[in-house]
Amino acid sequence: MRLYNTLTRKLEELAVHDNTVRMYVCGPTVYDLIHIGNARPMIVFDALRRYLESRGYTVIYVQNVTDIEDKIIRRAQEEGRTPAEVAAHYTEEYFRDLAALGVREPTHAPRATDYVPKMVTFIHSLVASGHAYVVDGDVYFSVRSFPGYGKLSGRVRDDQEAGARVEVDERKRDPLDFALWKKGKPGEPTWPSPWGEGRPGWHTECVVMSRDLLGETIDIHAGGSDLIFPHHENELAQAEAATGKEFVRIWLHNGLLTVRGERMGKSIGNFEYARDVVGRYGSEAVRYFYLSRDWRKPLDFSHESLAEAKRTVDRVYDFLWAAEALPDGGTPGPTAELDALTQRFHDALEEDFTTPAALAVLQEIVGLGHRRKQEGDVAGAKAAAAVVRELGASLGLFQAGRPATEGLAEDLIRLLIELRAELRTAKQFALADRVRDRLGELGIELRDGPQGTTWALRPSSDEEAGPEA
RNA sequence: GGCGGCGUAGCCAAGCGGCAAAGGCGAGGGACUGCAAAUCCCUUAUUCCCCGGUUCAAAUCCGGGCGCCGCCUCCA
Repeated sequence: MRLYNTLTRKLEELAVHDNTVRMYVCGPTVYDLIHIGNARPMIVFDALRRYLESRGYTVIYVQNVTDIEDKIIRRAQEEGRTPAEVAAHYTEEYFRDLAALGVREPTHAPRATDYVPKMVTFIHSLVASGHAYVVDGDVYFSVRSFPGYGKLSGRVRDDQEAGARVEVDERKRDPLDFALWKKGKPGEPTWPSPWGEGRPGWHTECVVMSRDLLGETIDIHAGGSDLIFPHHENELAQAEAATGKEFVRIWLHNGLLTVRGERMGKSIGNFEYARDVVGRYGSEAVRYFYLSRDWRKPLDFSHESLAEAKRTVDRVYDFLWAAEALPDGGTPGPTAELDALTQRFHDALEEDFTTPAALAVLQEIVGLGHRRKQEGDVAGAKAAAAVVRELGASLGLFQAGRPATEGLAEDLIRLLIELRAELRTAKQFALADRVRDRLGELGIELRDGPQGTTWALRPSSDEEAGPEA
């Protein structure tokens, strides 16, 4: 499979030697609920993970939880809680949201606070090797010490007008130097270190966790395109300065979610919480919505688009459930057409994981299935449904069974009672009686009274009498 | 200002040098239906933001415009 590597700006073969893909996807800072834009990398890279697994790879999928960071501290102060409480709360909510989105849990979900000692050791080694320096309890990475700095984001140091929008910290040797360790302020959570009490900077945790759980060189490191600079640039610099080895083989960056062309963001206020959107349209509609657009391109959010995605998903299920409910019939006909479509599906994904093209193929298979069903080719229709199930599974779609009808029964009974009342009004007693008799045969007794009709289950069947353990 | 991306039908969206341009939504016509819904069939871009160029051949490559967006500060 080939994927577009941000570092080289080219499509590159995902070369895996031991059949295991080691991938790391940047996770959330747990200071608030995630919004639907935050969910894009979770869904897209979950789909990639599933697809790789469907192709026979073993995937070790790591996603961190940043549970110590400025925003968490600020939030805690606002709410009068401890940062640890805030982080614990939103971590739990985060995993709740992931589950609601149909995203599988990562193989490992390390917390930054569990890695502080290892980060201290790592930073210490950078100081020892001259890649970092200590200033009054803070530790900075020296970008000048790493000649490759800027290679991921395509930035040359001299191009940068650092300080244009932020005041330059006079203590830094270079404006682009960034904090590896921050000296603790009163009231903030701190950990011990050789440079005094403090806490780690954001850019270090991913490097240390990634190395700890996946090794010095990993296959894929992924995240939103807004993380390319400075976050991933800084990670790369630290990791390669420390080991002298390639940190990441392929960097993947998804496009951002926009609203009327403008980036969805917490600070802009144009966001919707992921759980609200999932609650309204369902997780599969959200997934279909995301996969219907190339993962690298920006995608515009609108309720119309989500509604359309939901309709599309519903119609695929209409076909699946109808085809699967057909009685088994006949021998399956020639599979050439289905085979060709299946091939096209894989071709689309093997070339930069082009999910929109793959979904288009899925639509063609559904159309083919409908046609076969209409022609009376039951086996052909079922074969098409089976392929949709199989290919859908490789992206995390179309695995639901027919919804249970519990709760529907009562509504249907009320509906029949209503219709029967109208029949009685119209003096269509024969039909009205038939409704009552047929319901009676089903164990539902109608009782006409002055206040209208009520009903009761007649405990006649033994399913009700069966002793429950 | 620097770096990167995008511009394909009414809308969404593949295609990235060679079948008069996938797929979905919407719209129109037909089949089916008591009427619908669903489904099926047909139609809906001779053309890919504009202008040049390369080529036997360009939506696809090159140059120049125009428009939109992201990053350069925490951000998926």
